[in-house]
Amino acid sequence: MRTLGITNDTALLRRLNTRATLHALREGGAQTLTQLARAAGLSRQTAEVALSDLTERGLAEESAPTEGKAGRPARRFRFRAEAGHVVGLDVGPRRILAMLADLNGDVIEERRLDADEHMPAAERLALAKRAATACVEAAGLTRGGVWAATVGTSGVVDRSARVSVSHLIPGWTGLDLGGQVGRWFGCPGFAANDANLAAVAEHWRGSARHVEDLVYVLSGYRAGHGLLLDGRLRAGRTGSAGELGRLPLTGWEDSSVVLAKAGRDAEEIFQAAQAGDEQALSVVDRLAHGLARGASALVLVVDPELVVVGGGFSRGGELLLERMRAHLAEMCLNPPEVALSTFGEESIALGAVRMALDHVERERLGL
Amino acid sequence: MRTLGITNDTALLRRLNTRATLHALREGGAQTLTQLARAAGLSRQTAEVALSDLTERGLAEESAPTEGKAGRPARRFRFRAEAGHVVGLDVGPRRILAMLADLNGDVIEERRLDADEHMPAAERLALAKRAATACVEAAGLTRGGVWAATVGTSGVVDRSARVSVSHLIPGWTGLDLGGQVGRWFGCPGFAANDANLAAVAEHWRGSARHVEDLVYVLSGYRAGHGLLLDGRLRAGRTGSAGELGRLPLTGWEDSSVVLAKAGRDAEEIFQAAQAGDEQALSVVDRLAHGLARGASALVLVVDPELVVVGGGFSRGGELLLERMRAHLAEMCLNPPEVALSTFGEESIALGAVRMALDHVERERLGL
DNA sequence: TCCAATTATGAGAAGACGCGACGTAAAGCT
DNA sequence: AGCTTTACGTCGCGTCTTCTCATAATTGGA
Repeated sequence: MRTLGITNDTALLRRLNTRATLHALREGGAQTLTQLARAAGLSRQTAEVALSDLTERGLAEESAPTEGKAGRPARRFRFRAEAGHVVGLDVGPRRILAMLADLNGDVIEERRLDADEHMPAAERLALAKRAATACVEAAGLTRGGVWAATVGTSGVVDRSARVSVSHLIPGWTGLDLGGQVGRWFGCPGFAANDANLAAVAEHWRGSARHVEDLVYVLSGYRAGHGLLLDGRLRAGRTGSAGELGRLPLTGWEDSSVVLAKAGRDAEEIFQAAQAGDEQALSVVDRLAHGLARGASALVLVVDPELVVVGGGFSRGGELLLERMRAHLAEMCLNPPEVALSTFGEESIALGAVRMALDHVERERLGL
Repeated sequence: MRTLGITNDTALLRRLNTRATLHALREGGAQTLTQLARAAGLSRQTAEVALSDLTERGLAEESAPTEGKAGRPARRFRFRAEAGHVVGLDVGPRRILAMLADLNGDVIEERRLDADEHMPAAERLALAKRAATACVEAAGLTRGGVWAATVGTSGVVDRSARVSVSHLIPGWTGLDLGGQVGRWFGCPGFAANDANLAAVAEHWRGSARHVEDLVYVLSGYRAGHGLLLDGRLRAGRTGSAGELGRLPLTGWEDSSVVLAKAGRDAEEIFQAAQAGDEQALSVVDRLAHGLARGASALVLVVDPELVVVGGGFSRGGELLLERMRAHLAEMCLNPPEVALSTFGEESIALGAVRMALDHVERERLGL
């Protein structure tokens, strides 16, 4: 059987109940035993046993008791989110963003560094390391304080966290990114494609919170598609799911071509369009058409609930979205909803944090 | 928590162990207590308790004891696959195939009926019912003997088992197929798209057994794509995943057009090609190109491990496959493997059987 | 034919876990 | 100070699994 690991004795029951208690504790903030027990669907005694186990492992602690109510004050417990931390990195062609988050996924440190698109791989890696260690040091963590780290980057990242193809970053192809960051902090290291991580972030806390199947469109200088089905990342066998580069779609005009023809950069275009400039509006429409063309391939294949648009062009806002909706409606029988990214440029690092947390929750918290 | 239902007491443990025992019993055929216990990872006593429970529910029974070995002969137990049955139907434009299978998924009855593509919906349904009931009666089942039924058909089938679009079958659109077959046998009824069910069948017992991510290409008069990721069907929000009808791919030549141009039907073409006919070979190549074009959209989006080719053109055999491999290699960075369908025309009904079994295993066996 | 070896069965004891119940502790309120 | 309210702590019960050991049933060889 799959569901039950190796043993089947009452120890399993205990693990399950501890897990339920931890879950309740994490969701509900500081809580009394009774509240916790009810939330976890257990008796008070059982919850107490589980809590003492969690306390021993450093994952729970007693906090200030309740006050102001009649009756004996209840002890309160809280999840020790500061018991461990994870690092999430976005290493792009032009910029690097490092985040340090606690076990709740709350970002407590953040460092941004500019990079040059022609910068050699070793230098870029050193920069990334600097950003990440700066976060870790600022938080005053000792070695072993980082439990997992994930890097998001542009290009195809395979299952072993190695970059198999990267057109935008020189020297990146063949790099074992996951292994690298893992060594920096002596912890498990992971790597994934940027658009995929952005999709993860939006599903975690962004526009796609209420949805289980979504397509993320990373637009702008970095382009790509992220795919989440059943709430889980679908990177494919080689990690190249959503890489449509070779798909011969008619009328698929690259955004860089559109912008080159217009002779203005995206920022200007969107501003002018907002102001009602007819020509700019037509450029926005063409950009939207290009994004919709690419997205339509994914939409027709997986029929998702939602398309989230992020990346540079998400600055185009509702204007761009409206045009994309119109184009998608023409391209698909059952066009999905279309929404703007909540986190914009931060979504990649945030998705990296989430992926690192996934590992921690699975392996160290036993969730 | 998700994993644990409502209760968390030792009853859960019991259910889990019964499940493990049932699983071991079903996998290994007739077995002794000791073998069963080891396979399930339990003690002999626990396995015995679980078995008595299963026996009460009619799912297990004692069979002839072991013989020929030294020592006290061990009692042997077997899974009572005949305790329940499921119906799988393929209702196509031109033919109807009904299967009756036991709880092992072994097909014990089968009926094939020809249909006319212009036949009205009511008549087609009556025909399907006749085929299915013939199977049930031939097996001597009483009412209540069918635990679940599934229909596969061409067109888009939504989550409520209703046909939302069907171009090939008149009067089909809007039909509540799942509800219909459920009423025939007084059991839960399901419906799904034919290509999707074919994918399920190939993954269950066919060419895709060893694979968890696959794309199925249904070729010929009925065309379509089936998608399985992580071993699970992906039909999408509205059930239209894989319906690429509107995708404007350049150089996507419909097979009917190719055949019309050639002026011969598929069967002739493949035979001539086998014999080395140059012109036929070129037609096969064009057919392969068309199939690869469509498949490439799915392959680029989900990056599967395997593409299975079924339906009418799978008669083209290795010849067609070889051409498809070549074309896919040009279209995709990481072309997946390509294999022929194992079950051919039977795969749809077989997939329907599997889907009905999925329900039975989940709801009635508690697996 | 009888005996040893082999293998499975059946019953009983021990350990672990979760839960209900009951008495007790600690606060607010009158 | 006494009552009410709410939570804590402990005890005992029932259930589940596993370990152990005596017993039963068969085969193969002396």
